[in-house]
Amino acid sequence: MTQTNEHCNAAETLQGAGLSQTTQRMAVLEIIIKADGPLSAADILNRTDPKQKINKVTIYRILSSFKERRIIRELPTDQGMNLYEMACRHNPIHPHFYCKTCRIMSCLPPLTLSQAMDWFAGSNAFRIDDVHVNLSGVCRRCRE
Amino acid sequence: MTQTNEHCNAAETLQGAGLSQTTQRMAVLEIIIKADGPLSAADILNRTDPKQKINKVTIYRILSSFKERRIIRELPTDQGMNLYEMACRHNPIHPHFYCKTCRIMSCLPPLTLSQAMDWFAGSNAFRIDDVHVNLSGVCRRCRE
DNA sequence: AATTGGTTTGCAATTGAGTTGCACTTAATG
DNA sequence: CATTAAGTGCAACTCAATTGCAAACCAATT
Repeated sequence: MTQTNEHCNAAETLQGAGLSQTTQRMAVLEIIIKADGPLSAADILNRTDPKQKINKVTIYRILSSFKERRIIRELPTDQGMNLYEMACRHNPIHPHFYCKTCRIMSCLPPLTLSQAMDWFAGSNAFRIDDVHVNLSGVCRRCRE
Repeated sequence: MTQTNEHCNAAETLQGAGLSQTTQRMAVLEIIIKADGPLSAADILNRTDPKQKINKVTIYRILSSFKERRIIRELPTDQGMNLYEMACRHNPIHPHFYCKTCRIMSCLPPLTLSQAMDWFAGSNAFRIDDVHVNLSGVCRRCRE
């Protein structure tokens, strides 16, 4: 499964989120929109125009503001880094598969967990070693 | 939901995994067994006997060998660190809830994802901001 | 056009989780 | 006990991510 973000427009997305259209924000957002899977901050840096290299701090700050405004989703890995993907209406929440060897994270169909597990049990596309399901937010005690 | 590891025995677990029963491995495993939720490496270090502080490198190496032998599961967070929980038969794979404010990860009932979402929609125990589902292992291309 | 003030960016330095190399110590076995 | 491989501690290091601060940019006035 590849991401289906072709419909997302960088300029409109920024405007809709109330963010000004700076060169750097546009560049980062377009890289994420064009990606065929979740990217790390380093991946994004590598894909920026070499003639106008964006500082890595700027990339982290842009990712942070995009995440805050729910333009993108942040996907933690057990390799000590986060990956990012579009969170637009064309790309609903879905499971991912992370290959420990090539370190590429691929998107899976937006099935329920049980459906996904059944599907995988019947396929031999991947060897599944770990399953992580994590919800995050604020617990009742912290909301009071 | 609290972990139900009371039935796990540290010495037996190590023996079953073919690991020798060193003081440090026993201490780390007992801390994880007694925990009421996933712990970070730092959490474990803090809970070791102050009179026999275990080196942090040792803790990382122990966690790594436990993970490799599937004694524990590793749970990535978006805070740049991993948490660990027992992977024994008394503690099957289940979803987690991570509170971004108090930074405590709690275990949820081992429902399917869709059941869990329905359950949460009807409760007001947590405010859910993010849902992550991640499978990891080795993809077909890397297996060849 | 120049001024102002807030936002954004770049750079250098820092933090903190996790790792590595190597010497020392310990546990399992004979 | 004695041997030896396995395990541990310490110091130094790696690398993703963050912080502080100064410079650059941008929009909206005078």
